[in-house]
Amino acid sequence: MARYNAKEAERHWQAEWEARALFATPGHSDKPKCYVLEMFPYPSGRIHIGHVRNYTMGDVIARFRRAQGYNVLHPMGWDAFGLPAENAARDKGVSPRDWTYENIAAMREQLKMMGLSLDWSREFATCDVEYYHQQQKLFLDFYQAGFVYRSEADVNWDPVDMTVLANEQVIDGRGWRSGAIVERRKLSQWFFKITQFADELLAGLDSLDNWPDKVRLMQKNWIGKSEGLRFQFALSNGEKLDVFTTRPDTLFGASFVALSPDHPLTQELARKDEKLEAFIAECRKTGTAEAEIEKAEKLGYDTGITAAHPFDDSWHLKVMVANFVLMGYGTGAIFGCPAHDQRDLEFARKYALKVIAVVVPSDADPEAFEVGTEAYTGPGRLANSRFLNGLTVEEAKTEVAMRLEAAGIGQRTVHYRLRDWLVSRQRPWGCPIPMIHCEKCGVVPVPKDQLPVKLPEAINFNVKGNPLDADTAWKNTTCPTCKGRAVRDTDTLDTFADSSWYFTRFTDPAADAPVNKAAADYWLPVDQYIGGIEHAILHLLYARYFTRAMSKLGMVKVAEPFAGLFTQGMVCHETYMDAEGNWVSPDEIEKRDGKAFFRDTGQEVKIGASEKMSKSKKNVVAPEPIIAEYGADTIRWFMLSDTPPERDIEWTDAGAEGCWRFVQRVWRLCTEAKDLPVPGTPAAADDETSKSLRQATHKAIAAVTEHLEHLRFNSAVAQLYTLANAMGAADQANPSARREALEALVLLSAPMMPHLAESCWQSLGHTSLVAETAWPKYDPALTASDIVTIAIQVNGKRRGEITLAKNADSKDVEAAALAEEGVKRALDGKAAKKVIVVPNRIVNIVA
RNA sequence: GCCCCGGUGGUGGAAUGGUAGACGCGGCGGACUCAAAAUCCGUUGCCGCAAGGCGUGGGGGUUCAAGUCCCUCCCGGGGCACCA
Repeated sequence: MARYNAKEAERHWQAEWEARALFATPGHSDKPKCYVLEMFPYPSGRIHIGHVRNYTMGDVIARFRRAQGYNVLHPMGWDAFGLPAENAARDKGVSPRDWTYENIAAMREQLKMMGLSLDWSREFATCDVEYYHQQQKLFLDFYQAGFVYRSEADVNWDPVDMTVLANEQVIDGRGWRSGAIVERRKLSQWFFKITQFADELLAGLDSLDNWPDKVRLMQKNWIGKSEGLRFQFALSNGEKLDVFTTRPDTLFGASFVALSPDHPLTQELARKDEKLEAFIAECRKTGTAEAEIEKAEKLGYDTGITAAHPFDDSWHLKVMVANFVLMGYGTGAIFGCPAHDQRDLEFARKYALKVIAVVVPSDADPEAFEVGTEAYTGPGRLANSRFLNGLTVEEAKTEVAMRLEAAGIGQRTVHYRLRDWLVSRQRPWGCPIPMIHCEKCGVVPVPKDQLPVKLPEAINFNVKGNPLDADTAWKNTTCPTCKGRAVRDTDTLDTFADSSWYFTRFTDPAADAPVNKAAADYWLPVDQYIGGIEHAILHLLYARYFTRAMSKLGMVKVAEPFAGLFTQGMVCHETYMDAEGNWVSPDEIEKRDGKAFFRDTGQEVKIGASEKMSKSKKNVVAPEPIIAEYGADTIRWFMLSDTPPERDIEWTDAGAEGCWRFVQRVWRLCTEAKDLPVPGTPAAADDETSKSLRQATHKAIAAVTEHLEHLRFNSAVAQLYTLANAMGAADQANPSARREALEALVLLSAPMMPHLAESCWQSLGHTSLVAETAWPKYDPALTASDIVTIAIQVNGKRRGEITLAKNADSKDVEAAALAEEGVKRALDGKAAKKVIVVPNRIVNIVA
């Protein structure tokens, strides 16, 4: 029998699917809808193996749901603006547009080779004029609604990418992409007012039941809500000072007030105080890197000013400048309560300030309780706190807040760690911000009928700074209001804006407004979104924000874009290193007896840990040669086998060969099957072998369905192996049972190996396509056998097993258990004190 | 430091509190073959000839019964971080 020719078959079926337009999704249908989406790729030019894993998972869900009778939307597009195109343009002298579209063309072909059931009719790239045209409209809608503002602010400047970054895009003080140490600069920039929805974005997380807890937690921490009290100190220089605290209950434990080095009052004082100026400079030397902060000593500077305690005018607290107080959080000023805050405690010990314990844990003696080197932050009752004494922490917080509010110097407030989203980028390959700057009229939005603001045809990279800024012909324009001379905003939007609403655009990519509401309301939310964990905060938070903002503007009905989220693990590979310590590519080596050697020289190579594939470690395996050798189904099957989808998977050649063997095995089972009845023939009477094969078939249908519902692809795969094994062992079964088993095997494996399934289906005599065939149903009567094996334990240790009819009477089970040889031996004549019978499962005898 | 998530054979990993190790990879033995590839069959947690004993990171606990629940410690991974 001929081996399965994957290459030929895959080409054939892909053409067949396309000819029948099977995956082009109708806008309307009586079927329930299901929107399946994988995070769209950046068009780098080649798909990598991580894409293969991501898109395979999405495709399995899409095909599975389609077979189950859903109207499935499964689109694909390109996140096509961004720096790599600019770098290529600069290095190779090509246009970023041509470079990007060529890459898209190449990657589209590669994706098509994978046999993904995508609706290519909805494809678009974010650099398409049509897409960014709609995005510019959206920006103006946001602007009109007051969701966008311009502000002069300290910004994060990435000196390598030559652009500003949003807070989320600075990781450990470095640019998320370039890794360069970020500098602070003052610039006038556009912001999305994401903090406006901070509370909603936080509360919305609770409704996202089908998101990983981990991602919800990360977003919660990122939003960083803290409830507290903002209140005023009267200072000895006559000024007022606002501070924020989450612990107003500890106000009587205050022993100092501290200002950030960047606080306006500090700056003002420094103008007349050289030593303070020197101190501020000293503070700035401490970097933002994690390690530095950890080692950094608490430093303070006494301003000589004092602050009056809000509950006692005669109580004066020193006002210090302290290096650990951040201007970016709260008001940039705090009151220090050393007994109940670790940082304040370290500071107080260093500058010999008082440490007064005002919260006493319930198990401690209020008279004797003292704080040593560790601040006490737990619950307890107030002490040394006048009118608060005896109250709990919560009661005291309320009491202080109420009194200060009544006195008109305090207010309960909520603070968020989340900052507004800075979206201006000084880059030429992005969506131009549709704004005009006029000397007379100020900032004027481009009228919608003058959109799109198109990027220039040619971008000249031989200039300093932003090429759009240097392109005077592009930049100079007339003011829409006064018709006088004006200039365009030369910044482009952060590319994260492009990916914040593309999933909505897919619901009708040809709409002449950003959103076709009917289409969006039909399809949204995305039922299953799949992508990498690296987007847990940035992309997913921005997309949630956009959806919420669009929802406020009545463009979409939903507030949350992604009902279900799945974050898949990375693809890893072993690393290899030669004797000189250079990384060695897997292509250069061969393995024997668990050791690795250079293919050329035979010299041994050291095998290192399996790590995320990366160019620098040379442990990259490209998908195309694998598809060329084994076909798409094999690599798809590998990606789903063995490892749970959320974990990192290790690529191994041996594993890939194993998958290839299975492809051939399924093919052989289907093509070598003899004397099968024609499709649709009623079942024959079954003998024992046939019956047990039928049971295996129906168990597999039930189990695979259940596993796929829960995205447990690896377990679904295992069930299919089990069914194939049962097939192999049952060639004595009657033809109708064998046909039933084979058809189930083919249909159940079709979402994972769609081409192979079509070939097998055809060879089983069908003229329809699997892609048009309904998901098989199981007969509950056949998923369980009527004979059960029951284990017998004596004192919790397994001593034997008995085989009985299902649902046998407990008395009979007990009797059979006590009569079992191993059990008798273990009891050694002793009487059973107690016998626990768990029906159809286990018997435990307590002796 | 704080917060998550993990730790199961040689290996990737299964396991509603109820027979630990499904299924895959690898190994071993065999069949077919002049031979090899491919394929098929058997076997494979550890110790032991066997009977049996021991086994899910360590220690303790709850339970008739614990990989699973509770406490505690160790190790690995991830996130956050002078956030007041």
